[in-house]
Amino acid sequence: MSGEDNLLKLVEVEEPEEHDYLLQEQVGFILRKAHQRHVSIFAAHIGDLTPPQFAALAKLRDVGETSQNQLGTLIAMDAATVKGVIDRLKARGLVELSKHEGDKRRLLVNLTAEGRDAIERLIPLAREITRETLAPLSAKEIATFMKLLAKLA
Amino acid sequence: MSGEDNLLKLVEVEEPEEHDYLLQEQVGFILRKAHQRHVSIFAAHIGDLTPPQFAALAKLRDVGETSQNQLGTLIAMDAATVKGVIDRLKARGLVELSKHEGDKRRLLVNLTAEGRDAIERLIPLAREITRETLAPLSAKEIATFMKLLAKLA
DNA sequence: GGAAATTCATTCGTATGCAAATGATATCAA
DNA sequence: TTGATATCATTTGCATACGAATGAATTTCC
Repeated sequence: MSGEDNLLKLVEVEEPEEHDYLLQEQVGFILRKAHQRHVSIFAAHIGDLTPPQFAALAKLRDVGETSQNQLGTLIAMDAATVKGVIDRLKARGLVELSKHEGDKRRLLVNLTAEGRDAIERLIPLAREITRETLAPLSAKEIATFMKLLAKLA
Repeated sequence: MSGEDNLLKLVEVEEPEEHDYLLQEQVGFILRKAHQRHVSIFAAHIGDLTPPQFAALAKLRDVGETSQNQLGTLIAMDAATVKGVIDRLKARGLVELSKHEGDKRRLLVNLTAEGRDAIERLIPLAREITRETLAPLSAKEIATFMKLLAKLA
């Protein structure tokens, strides 16, 4: 467990990491693929809402009325991005907008009754999506993975 | 430290997972954030090329000339998406296109001399990007994480 | 050999995602 | 108080990402 490893180390140390760069072994590439797979699983269960749209509704359910910018911060979305997401949810009657009294810059967002119904209805599906995404891992692996993934995010 | 906890457990066990759905603990959400962080690190090191563009060049370096579709498969990209990526690389003179003799459907893609120079020059930066993305983890954690992430992708 | 199915590439439409610029409003500080 | 800063939201431009439809060429299979 030690002699051979040390020998290898002595040899390899000569040329560190010259020509080999394998794209398919880089975190970024695999991270992108894992994300793709999740989005695909999401779409298979929840066809008429995207993950960002779902995130917005789910977070509004948690925190209630907030400003558009604040909501963006909570769901890790750029101001420009969150605007588009909220616009589409508004067009579908799932959220409603109002002006903040006292601060005329702020645009308040909240769930409509329909939006609240929708998110409550979708949450069980979201649990299943999480389950299916993590299905290749054992319970213990899931715990480990989530801990490490959280460190990276 | 124990009596109260046990009491709480006995109470909570009645309803398993009713109302609590925490977006910020779901794989999909954290996966998206981890991916965002990586793209940001990438942009900080390689400003004039996106991760998908880099992936296309890196893979062409590995496999040499291939069809556009085949390249898309190798770097996990939709036919429509890969077209846009290749178009932009071509506009910058990093790849060149040619017709496949024998199969008139296929569009062959290859690195130009300039493209080859670029990817060779960028690979050291890419190694640094990988390193920085994984910096929050120890060496042992990295090994574990990569193994589990690969299972999910 | 020829119809049916498959593959390759393109195009269109929609939805993130982010940088940068802009305008309106609020806050801070001299 | 007012001038500098900061915050909130919007807009524009560019780059993925993917479903669906289309057309051209190839392969399959009876």
